[in-house]
Amino acid sequence: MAATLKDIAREVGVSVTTVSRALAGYHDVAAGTKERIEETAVRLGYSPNITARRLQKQRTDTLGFIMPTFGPRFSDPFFSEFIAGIGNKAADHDYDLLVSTHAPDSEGEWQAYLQAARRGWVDGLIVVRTRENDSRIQLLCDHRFPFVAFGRTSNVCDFPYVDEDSAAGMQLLVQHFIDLGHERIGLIAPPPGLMFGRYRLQSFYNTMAENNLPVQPDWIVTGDMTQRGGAEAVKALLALDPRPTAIIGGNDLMAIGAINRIQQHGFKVGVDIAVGGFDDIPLSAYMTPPLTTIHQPIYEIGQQTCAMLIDIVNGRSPQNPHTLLTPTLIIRESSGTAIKQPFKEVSAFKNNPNKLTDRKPVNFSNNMTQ
Amino acid sequence: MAATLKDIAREVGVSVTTVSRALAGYHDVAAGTKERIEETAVRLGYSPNITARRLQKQRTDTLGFIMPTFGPRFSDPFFSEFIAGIGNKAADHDYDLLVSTHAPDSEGEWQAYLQAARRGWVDGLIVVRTRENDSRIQLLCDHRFPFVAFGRTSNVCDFPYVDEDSAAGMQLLVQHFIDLGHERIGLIAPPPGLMFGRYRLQSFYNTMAENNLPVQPDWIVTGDMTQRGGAEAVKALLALDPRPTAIIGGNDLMAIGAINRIQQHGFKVGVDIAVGGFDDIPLSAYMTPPLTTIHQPIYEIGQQTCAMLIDIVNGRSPQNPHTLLTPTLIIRESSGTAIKQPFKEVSAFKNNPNKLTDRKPVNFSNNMTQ
DNA sequence: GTTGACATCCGAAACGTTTTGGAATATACT
DNA sequence: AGTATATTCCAAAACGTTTCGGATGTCAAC
Repeated sequence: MAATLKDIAREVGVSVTTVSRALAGYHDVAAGTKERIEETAVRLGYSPNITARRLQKQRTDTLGFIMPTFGPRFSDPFFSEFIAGIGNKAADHDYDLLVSTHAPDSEGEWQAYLQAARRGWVDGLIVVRTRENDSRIQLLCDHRFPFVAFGRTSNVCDFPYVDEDSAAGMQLLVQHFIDLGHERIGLIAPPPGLMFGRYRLQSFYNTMAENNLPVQPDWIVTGDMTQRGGAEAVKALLALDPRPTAIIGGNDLMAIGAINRIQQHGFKVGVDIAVGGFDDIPLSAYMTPPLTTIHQPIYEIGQQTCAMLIDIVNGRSPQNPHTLLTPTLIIRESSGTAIKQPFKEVSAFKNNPNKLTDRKPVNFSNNMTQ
Repeated sequence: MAATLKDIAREVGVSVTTVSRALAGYHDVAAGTKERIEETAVRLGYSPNITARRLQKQRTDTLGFIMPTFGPRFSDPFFSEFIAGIGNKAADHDYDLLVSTHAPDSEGEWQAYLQAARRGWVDGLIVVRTRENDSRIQLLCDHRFPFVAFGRTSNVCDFPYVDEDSAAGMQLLVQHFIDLGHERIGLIAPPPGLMFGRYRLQSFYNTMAENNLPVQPDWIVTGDMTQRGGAEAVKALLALDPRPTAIIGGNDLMAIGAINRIQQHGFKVGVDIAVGGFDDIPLSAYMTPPLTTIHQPIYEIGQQTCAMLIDIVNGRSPQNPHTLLTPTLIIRESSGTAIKQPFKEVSAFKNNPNKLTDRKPVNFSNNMTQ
């Protein structure tokens, strides 16, 4: 149906080679012939067969993204923004984006990575929501398959990644609450196994310790990253006596769920109980009260991840294969104002972002690495 | 690097043809040879080169989805859920999903559709957010390229689609408010040009008219489908005198933005002003107050759209190429309770869902069709 | 001993492109 | 006239798969 090089060649009266080279812009074809070829090409509505080209060039010009979808009713604003980021960057460089959806840690997901690692499906892969001792990353490392991760992991192999400094973010948030006078701070932690959850949890402990504040085990509950999970998890926190005066959601979705439940219990968020989130999804600014949170530039992270991957599949080594982005604290009303004591002057440390960028990675104790 | 049929053939001592046929399960290869071939295949870690297979079979086994992304900070929960729906269904049928991101109505978007229509890139396309007189759909129709749309359009050509009966949804919502005693109802309409926005707007007018309620032009404002847009747009509504007693957001995101702004003005949503949304995104249940809205089963719509497309690219004609889904009203607290007059008994009409399913398409006046 | 049926295998073409390594012709320089 | 140099073109191979149309051999039936 569609016109091929052969069609043009027959029409113009030259060889397929010449047509190919004319269209590719080589300089060994006469101006006149080139013109006739080009004219015929548009007249016949020629467009190259990408599959044939791929077979010949032995590369797909396609990047893969295996999306971890949790359950059928899956709706996480993170993903639409992230896909927009990688998709646009990929398009800039004439790459296609192949998206595959699988439940995390499922058989199907594993098969998808296996297939990808055997080559020929995509040129490179983007991995998100890294897990502790991530078998996907191990597989790709073992096969030396090109990929870039959004997030680090505890695996030993060295690989390129873009990540947000979750520990620094959590420190900003916890310190913010402490500076406001809070001493009993609850945390709705991301599920164990998720790497960024580990950083956030550990940094929560660290920051409390740095401020000489004890942490009751009861103050830490786990949620499943959805607003529903946040609403469920916060119940245990509200039942405590004494109750935490501030609650941090492991992500914005859980914080929003928590706010909902807290308000249902008749408390005023930002007055009776302070709440903070993590991610700064666009909706967080439109909650009542607006949510204090840690900003993550998801779109840019998607772009950087994709750009790095494109470098790698083209054999260029990326300028910064271990990119760590410094998060910023967005203070809104949900964290309220100072309690029990006058509002303290923010410390010099908090006002110096470099201090935060340069901070060494949190050193996990061995029993946590298991 | 990766093993090919030729490698196996050389190893086993048979022809490429035999290897191919053995692996494909043909019955004209001896049991013994087949066994040796299979053993060698796994030993060499053979996996077929998809590109070569595609070239030979002249089909890509890939479906395309060109995602209309609005601006860099793009985050719409609709898309992650929709992609999960089509992605999972596609995977069930061994199809890949190629995702491309482009700003709606941009040059890049048009190029992407052009490229797709010329064949060879993907076997079929999924089109969302249909527009009035949609040039994308016209293009695909003209080229007889296989596609399924989520949403209808005003184009003359006949094409397969899945859509939600937005008009029925809006009627449910408006009637709900009217039954509660509201007479001045404001609407934050989706931007003109979006097809579902047109249905919703028209149905708003129709339902008001059916109830003999006048509509002031001031009561209709337009928003850009984001929470930000909703917050902006509602300002004009709040400045009105007399103010509308109920406000409907053209989608949940705008309704949430509106709620935020309304509360900032010191009004109590669900008491001073009733608010309704459209879509029932997961977050809507966790607003304060929870949002009354029209449920759209996005995930299922994605699945149905994809299933229909797979039928089509395989030459099967889908059982119901014009699927219209009946929406349901989810009543939550944001719409409040009856005002000014006792809560009326719900009419027989409202209680009979079939009545709604069977309702004829709204008849647009000609001057609107332009 | 011919015939036909069956089981098992394979050569070659095809899908549409790119690229290698010249070939043919014309032009310029000694 | 002979040699070098450009210019313009192309045949053929290659990428890895599937499939068409036999080819070969074996065995039973006539």
